[in-house]
Amino acid sequence: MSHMLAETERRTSKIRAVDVLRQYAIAPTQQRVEIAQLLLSKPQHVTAEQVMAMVNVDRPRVSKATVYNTLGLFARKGLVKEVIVDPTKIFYDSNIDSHYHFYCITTGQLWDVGAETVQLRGLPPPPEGAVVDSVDVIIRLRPIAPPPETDEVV
Amino acid sequence: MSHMLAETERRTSKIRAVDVLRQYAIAPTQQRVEIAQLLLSKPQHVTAEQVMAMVNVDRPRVSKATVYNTLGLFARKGLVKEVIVDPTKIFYDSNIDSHYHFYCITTGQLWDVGAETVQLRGLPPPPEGAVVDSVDVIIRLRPIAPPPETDEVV
DNA sequence: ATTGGTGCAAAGGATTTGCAGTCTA
DNA sequence: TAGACTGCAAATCCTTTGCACCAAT
Repeated sequence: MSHMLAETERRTSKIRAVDVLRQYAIAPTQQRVEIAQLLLSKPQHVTAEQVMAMVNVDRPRVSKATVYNTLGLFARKGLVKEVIVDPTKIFYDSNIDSHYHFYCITTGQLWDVGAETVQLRGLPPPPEGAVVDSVDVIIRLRPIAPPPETDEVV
Repeated sequence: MSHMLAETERRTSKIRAVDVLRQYAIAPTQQRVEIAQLLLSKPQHVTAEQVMAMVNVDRPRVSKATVYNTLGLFARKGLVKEVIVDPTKIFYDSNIDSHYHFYCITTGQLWDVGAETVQLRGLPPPPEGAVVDSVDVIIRLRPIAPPPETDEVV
């Protein structure tokens, strides 16, 4: 983030963000619009901490509590998708098209894997009384030649 | 846990547990054997909290720190698999055969989905410099006719 | 003796919550 | 003005860590 970009380039327009929030039945408050603009600017995976930092770059705009509450709300409403790959934090994915993920267990990086080319078949039907909410596919990656672990050899 | 079961029925034999630990290059201390016996008794998904409760039913045997350290060690060594489906806790899976999971987002229940019948194809190759560590498939379930949320409408 | 393992309590980190002040319809 | 939202700080919850004691080689 070393260079300045015009607001209109760096972020989704305020108008559009308000519009999208309304579509998802979310009251467009100032803070929610700020966060939505960031998220909707492009497909990305961000943590609450990152949103907190991004939205408050130049000056305080949104408090930590509101960032957490807002991301939770967005996820419940379907504006973004939670990605559960790391037990220590939640990623929020602004790409809500059906897709899967590469996740590097060493660096914590996340990449999208488009669902178009992937064939996932033969899944058993859900247990009685339940319906499928979503299907996650996470391909966990490891760098080649991993650094020697604290594990010993037999 | 209202009925008593003989130790030999409820748990994997101590001999076998020691043996398995050795196979995984884990020094078989008393505490690790206790935990391994529980885990290996059957395919199951347990949290650290549950292990803590199970292993200490009749009398204190293993401390909380040791339960956490031991489960982490077992996972690193490959004796059990961590299942990351809930951002608030880790499940440890004593079934290390290739398989996938149903996860009820309402009740937190986990079921195994055998990998035999599932066809997962067309995955793109991993990014340069990385190799696939594992592939998780999580089918998130929701009870039919979910209870009304605390969400507001515009 | 040395090394590793355990237990306790304290620390840590992400997320949630209580509550008073603020905004908006 | 009422109902909703925000911000701050305190509280929670799961997990990790520091460190002294214990165990096994």
